[in-house]
Amino acid sequence: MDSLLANSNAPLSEIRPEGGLSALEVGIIDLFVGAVKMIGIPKSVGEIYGLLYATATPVTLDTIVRRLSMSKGSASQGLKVLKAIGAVTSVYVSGDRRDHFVAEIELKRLVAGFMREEIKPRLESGEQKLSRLSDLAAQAPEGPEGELLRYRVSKLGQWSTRGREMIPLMGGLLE
Amino acid sequence: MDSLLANSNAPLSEIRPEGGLSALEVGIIDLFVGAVKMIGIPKSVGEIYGLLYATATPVTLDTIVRRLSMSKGSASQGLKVLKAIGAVTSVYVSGDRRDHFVAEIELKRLVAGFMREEIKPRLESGEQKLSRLSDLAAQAPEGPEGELLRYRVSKLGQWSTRGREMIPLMGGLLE
DNA sequence: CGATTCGTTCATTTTTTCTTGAACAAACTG
DNA sequence: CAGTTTGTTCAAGAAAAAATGAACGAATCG
Repeated sequence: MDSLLANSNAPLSEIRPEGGLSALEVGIIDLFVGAVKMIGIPKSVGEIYGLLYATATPVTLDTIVRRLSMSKGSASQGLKVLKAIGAVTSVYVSGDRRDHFVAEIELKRLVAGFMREEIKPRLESGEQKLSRLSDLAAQAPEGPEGELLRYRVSKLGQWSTRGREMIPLMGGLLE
Repeated sequence: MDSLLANSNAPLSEIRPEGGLSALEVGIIDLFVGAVKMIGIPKSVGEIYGLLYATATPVTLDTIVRRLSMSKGSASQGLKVLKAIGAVTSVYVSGDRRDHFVAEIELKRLVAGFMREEIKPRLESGEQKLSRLSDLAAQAPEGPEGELLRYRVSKLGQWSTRGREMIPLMGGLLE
């Protein structure tokens, strides 16, 4: 992130004539980088979203590459993730065959997309594992240890249910 | 994890000299490993919690090391994290000066501890960054671009507020 | 006391994850 | 069409995160 800092009073050597970012842009991008790291998404994805969030006009892939000094591969990959979540949309710009991207800025949609793409699949895999555990627990031997295991596995089922119930409620709170 | 699989049909109450884990234990541990990875916590931490969750009696550090085939350093470090979150408690066992640990199994407390230790600090750091951004945005030049930036930075403030409001509500839902 | 056990710390190694860049295919262009 | 632009993929390299284990201090024991 430091490498992208562009400051109008900085020594000449630190000024980036091409694709330099203002302090405000850097700050916004930095905020999103922190946010995506928190939810286990690569920082390049946060950088891309941050740039789009801070830009008034639709942005092309090569602009992302240039302004963020990032490889074309990372930019393409990052956009793929963001598109899947629904955090960016591509818009048509007449007279230019390149894709142009804009940031989705409705929090509710961002959260919904993240839930659908990143959380739901893992939750489902966990539930599958859990159902296999229930079978194993049922076969566990008699006695206090077996009872404890059966009880705790059933408890896990409750947790899973609670978690599942919470997701739609969160959506409601973000209206 | 495969390497830990052992004698799946042995009675669970029987003491396992080699520290092998039953299929059920392995399954429970695997489930927690998946869960902690999802929230960005090292898998060794999930293994430890899973072992404690599946064990009826208080467990010592060296038992963790032996049964999970994990280094003493990792076990100590993992327990530190779990204690901070409040996911494990140490209990006194008479006639043994070693620490003994048990798993906290109330979901609400686990979530509260995780929020307090892992989420809250990052949220606060984000809010600090955001307040600095507000200043920068205020100084941004006149014109449509400046207006957009001001609007979007203020929007971020709304997101932050929403997020903050949701945390206590989640606690309520987990009663 | 010295010896021993227990648990922590932290420099190093290992593993995992992310980024890069070159090769490629698809879609345009003249 | 041949050449160009645009964007994707994926093997390999770079970076980040986690695990290890040796060194250490503190507590307990004989």
